[in-house]
Amino acid sequence: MTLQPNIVSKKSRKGATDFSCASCKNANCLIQKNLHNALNATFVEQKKTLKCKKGQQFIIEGAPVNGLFFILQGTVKVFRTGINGREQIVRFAKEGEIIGHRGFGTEEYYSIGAIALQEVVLCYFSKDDLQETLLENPHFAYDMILFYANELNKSESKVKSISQMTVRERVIDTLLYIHRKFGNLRGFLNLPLSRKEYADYAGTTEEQVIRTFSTLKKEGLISAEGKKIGIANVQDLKNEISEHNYFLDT
Amino acid sequence: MTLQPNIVSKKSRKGATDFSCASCKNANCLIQKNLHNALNATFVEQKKTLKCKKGQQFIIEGAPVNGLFFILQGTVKVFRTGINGREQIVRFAKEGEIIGHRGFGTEEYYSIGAIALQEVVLCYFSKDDLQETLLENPHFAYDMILFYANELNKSESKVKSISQMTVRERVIDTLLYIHRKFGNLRGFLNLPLSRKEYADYAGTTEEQVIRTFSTLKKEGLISAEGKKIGIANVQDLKNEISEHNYFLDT
DNA sequence: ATGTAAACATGCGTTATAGTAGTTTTTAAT
DNA sequence: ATTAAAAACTACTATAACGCATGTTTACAT
Repeated sequence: MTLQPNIVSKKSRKGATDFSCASCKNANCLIQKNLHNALNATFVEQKKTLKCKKGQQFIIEGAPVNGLFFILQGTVKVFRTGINGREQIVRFAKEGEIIGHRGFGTEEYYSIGAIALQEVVLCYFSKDDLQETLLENPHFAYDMILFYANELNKSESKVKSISQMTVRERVIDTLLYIHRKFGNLRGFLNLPLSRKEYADYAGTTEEQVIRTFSTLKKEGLISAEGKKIGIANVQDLKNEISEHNYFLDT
Repeated sequence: MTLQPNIVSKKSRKGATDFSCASCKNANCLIQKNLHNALNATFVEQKKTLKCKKGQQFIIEGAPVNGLFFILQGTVKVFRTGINGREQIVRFAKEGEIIGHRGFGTEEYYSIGAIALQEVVLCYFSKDDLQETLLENPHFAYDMILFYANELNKSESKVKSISQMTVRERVIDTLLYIHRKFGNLRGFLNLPLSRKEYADYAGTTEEQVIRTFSTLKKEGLISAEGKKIGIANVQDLKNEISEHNYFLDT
């Protein structure tokens, strides 16, 4: 069974916040990008908007796939559960991004779980509506292909990272990933994560992340006050892992 | 620079083997599947057919992406090069499968290399032809989306494997993967690989694979005469890693 | 303000994995 | 069939990463 978080509105209601695609600010959203592009008007009106509180899980591993989420606001962690309940965080997602696309089509059940890291607003499209629209809109479908190709590339790059990097390098890689994706706020990474979450993303243990942070602090490469992590000099960190990224854009 | 293996024919030539899509036997090929489906006839006639000898590299990491390959015959290993030239084998591919799709669209350069493991025949489609056809054929595009979603799922599953499994488990997982994909021939896995290649796929070292094989042999779980590896009882091996595959189809 | 749980931190013993070196076997070429 | 090269194997050593125990700090609810 899938959780059903609070449904805010099928369409935007009078007086309530406007969640319609037409007024959406997320320029990187694939729906938004294809709105002008003859995207069926009734399709975007079919969407449901949901709110999740911090910590709420809105996709459960193993539950039947019935649709796909787009993040309107907030951040989300996407993970797979391994042996002994050990989490492998697949990625951290922010506004405009798609969640649940892994199981699209072929898979009957979600292969990932998703939890809101902050208060999150989600746009939900049913599988059937989406399929119909994709078959009517080759441009939209093509955009989806590019999106998937990119995701696949990143995922396979991560296989190599986890396989070949040391723990220290993986932790640094994770710090740079968060910095790249969520940026800074007043000198600190703009996404508060626990050491455990860093570990689950980097494929190591909490203690190991703590140890590495301590070392990096002593070396002056980062500053850390609890969950507030500051990167002193991004280039210094990049240098440590540059040898692993021969063919990456950065 | 991309290697240019021997171009056999733009179209099939009189007297030569017929490599046309119309007579292709690969039912799992996405092109083949969509042939009936209004797939532009000139598109499939544009394809080039190439032959590669065993050991020949036909995609080089970092070379500009100019198109996409489909395997007509033979097997291929797809890999990324890491630090110290250490290889991470992304997958082993056989007839009907797509190679080079990771870099499609977004990426300017191939992020993977590909080497023929046996004599291989490839069908080559240019990026431009493919893009045009995808935009004209939503069904084909939709098939591609499903294909990518599936690949992504497998890749992210592998991130978890490498991150959470022990070396022994990863080696067993690799053996089962080869068995699943290439089957048996006279009691042995129908794809001869070196210990080094097993290691590069499993994310470990050659010695570690050798040690693990030795142990598995003593335990009667596999038989190994050089490159000929036989799995005594598939279920016994599956049992060892079953706990890691809660939400997988098998 | 106070108590309680969660998160963070550190030291230390243990284990899994990797690296080195030297030997044997297999493969493939002449 | 002979030989050279590559691959497979084994034992030993080194080390990175992990798990555990224990203490400290921080966050948050009452």
